[in-house]
Amino acid sequence: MPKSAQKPPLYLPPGSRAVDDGGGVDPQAQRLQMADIARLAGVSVATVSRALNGSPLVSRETRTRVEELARSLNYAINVSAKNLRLKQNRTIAVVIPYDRVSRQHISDPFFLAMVGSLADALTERGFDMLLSRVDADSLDSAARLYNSGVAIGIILIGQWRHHDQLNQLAARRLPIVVWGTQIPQQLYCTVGGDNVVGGALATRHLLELGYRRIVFVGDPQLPEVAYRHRGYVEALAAHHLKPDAQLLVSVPFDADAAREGITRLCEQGVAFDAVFACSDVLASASMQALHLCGRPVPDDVAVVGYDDIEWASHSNPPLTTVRQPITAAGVELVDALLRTIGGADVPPRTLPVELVVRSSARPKAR
Amino acid sequence: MPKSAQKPPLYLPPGSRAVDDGGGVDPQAQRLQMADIARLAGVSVATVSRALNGSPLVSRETRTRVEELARSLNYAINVSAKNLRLKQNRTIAVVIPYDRVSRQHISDPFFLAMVGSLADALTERGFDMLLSRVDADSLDSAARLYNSGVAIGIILIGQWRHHDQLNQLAARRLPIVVWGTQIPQQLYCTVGGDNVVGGALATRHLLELGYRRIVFVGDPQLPEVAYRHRGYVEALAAHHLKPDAQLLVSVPFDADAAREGITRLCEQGVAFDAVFACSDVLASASMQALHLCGRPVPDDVAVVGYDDIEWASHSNPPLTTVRQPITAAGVELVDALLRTIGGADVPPRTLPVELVVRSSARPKAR
DNA sequence: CCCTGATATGCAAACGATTGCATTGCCATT
DNA sequence: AATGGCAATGCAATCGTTTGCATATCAGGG
Repeated sequence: MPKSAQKPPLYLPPGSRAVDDGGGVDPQAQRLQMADIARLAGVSVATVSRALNGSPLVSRETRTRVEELARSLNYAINVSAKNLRLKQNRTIAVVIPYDRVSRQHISDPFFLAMVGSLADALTERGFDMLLSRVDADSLDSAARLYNSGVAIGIILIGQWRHHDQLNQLAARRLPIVVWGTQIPQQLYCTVGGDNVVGGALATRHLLELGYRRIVFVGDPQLPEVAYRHRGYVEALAAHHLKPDAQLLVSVPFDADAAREGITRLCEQGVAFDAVFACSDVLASASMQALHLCGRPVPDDVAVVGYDDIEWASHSNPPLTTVRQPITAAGVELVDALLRTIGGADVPPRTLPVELVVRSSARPKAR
Repeated sequence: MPKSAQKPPLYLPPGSRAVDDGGGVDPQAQRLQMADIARLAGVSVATVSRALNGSPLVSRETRTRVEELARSLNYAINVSAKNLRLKQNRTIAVVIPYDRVSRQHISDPFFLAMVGSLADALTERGFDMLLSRVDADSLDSAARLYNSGVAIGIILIGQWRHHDQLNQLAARRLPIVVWGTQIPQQLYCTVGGDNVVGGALATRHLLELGYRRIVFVGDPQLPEVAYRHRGYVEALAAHHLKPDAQLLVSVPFDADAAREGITRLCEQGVAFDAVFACSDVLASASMQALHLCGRPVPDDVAVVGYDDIEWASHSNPPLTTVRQPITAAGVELVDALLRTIGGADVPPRTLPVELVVRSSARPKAR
């Protein structure tokens, strides 16, 4: 039985003990500790501690002796003790909210790519990464990770409709950085792609190829999508076009929903010649639906996606899409968080995006 | 500058301090601790501890008073102290080796999906998940995570050619479970899909559709691929066919390599009518290459992949593939690890795979 | 009224590291 | 010879919990 009947755990859940759990096992009677090294080296633990931490207070020979010993015995320091003593720690929590409404969850390739990128950036800097999935409706359970000292800060991927909750967390001085878009009056730091430019790039590209009736696939309720839509509108305006409400397929980040949306559009006989989807997953689903509706991509309909996940280049046809700077994002998020932890007031950061032209959108046939 | 010049850190790397690091900050002067609750509740810390841990030694009223207080003050226990005292901990490390040779790394969609599945399985059981990327050539740096008490066990995704290293780790009594295949004389526990059956399923499917010259894409040096290849050979044998060395495209898990391999095959004029690729990424790359060579899928060449990553169903044409039980895998891996930690000698486990028929392989045209 | 047993609570010792403040040699200076 | 300074080391307190053992309180039985 799932442990949802419990009241929300403030302190560590003592139970949720599955089968034969094992979470509390004392695995090998005793692991090597500093005292052992000290005894063998014939010095005090204080000296061992200093030696291993590179304090200038120990003589060269003592240091090397201790280091040799530690290495040969495969000694590893007890991190709990160290952290307790130093009130310090090198763990960063990466939190991915599971949003029941918008449906995009941890298995979304873009998010997972982001996780990979963050893992790299954190490893690079010598931090550990705690990956955690939380219910988007109770985001402050993420705060537990910080309050209990497990992590020194939180990187949250997926802003969704949770701006207010995030603001509350930030107001409580939780060190947090969010992948998402900048929203007026936000108290937390965001790092995100330039969604307006992204939306405009995609749309302009389609316009320049000669398309005029461009479907927008995505849910403008979500801040990021809203900005992409703004870019879409602006690009249209630059070509003296107005957005047509019929061409808005408002669906969450969910492939099935997109398929249905596109299919319905076809069935209703709405006239369109191109699709701009707010994620590559949506684009992919759209292409499939179009295919089934007898409107081949790119010969009949042009499609542009968003994200440039790895799949985009492997798809058939290879997907023209707006590349989100995933690698840079990982680095920037980590940087921003470390600065936040350091007490700085870090301004939101918008990263450049670029259009990757492949072959899902060709010049429009006459 | 990267911190690679350092000698391998046995104890926690004291430095690698990037810009303004922040790893050692004492963020809010004092966080709430048990003593505070105790003072406010007018009891001793011992009583608070017992109350919060559900000991029967505290009276009902004291317990509720303490719980109320803790909740309203948003108290969260200090995990380092708890872990130190209890020599316990609820963190599991998930390690993804980065293999320079076979090239499949953390951004491989299959691995990331696995990470997602593990995150779910661990969260479900109340464990924390530490995600770590390590250089496959020095796997025992993974042991640090255990030896230092950061994690109570390790789940490793990606067996590769590292059987010996893994055996060594296991010999040192490191609690570890590996996603991969069972190898004779292994000391560690593996959980994996049934690769022989998977390879056979794919191949038999193609044979039954009428294809006879089936290309095998993958590197049989890798244990998992080796078994898939065995299944391939067995299925051929059942149809009284022998594997043709010309039809073996031996490439690591790398899309570019697969593209080149397939392209070369076409250029050399080797006759073939179907492709069995050892991952969906390889299948996707193969389809692309075939497309460029003027051999459309599925009309001219049939393709079957492996893994059934989300992309497979969105591809064009949707990919027929062998589904790895990713969700079950997460659960099984966690289960196996917890039992291993509990001291049990857990036997390797092979999970069933199934063929998912989509449309990248149709009955062969006469 | 004293003793027993049960029930709740508190005291204080761990857990394994770090570090301020001695302490110990030893050499150079007065 | 006494003193001061420096380098290297050790002592012991500390971090925030948990828990064995003592203690306090109270009811009931003799």
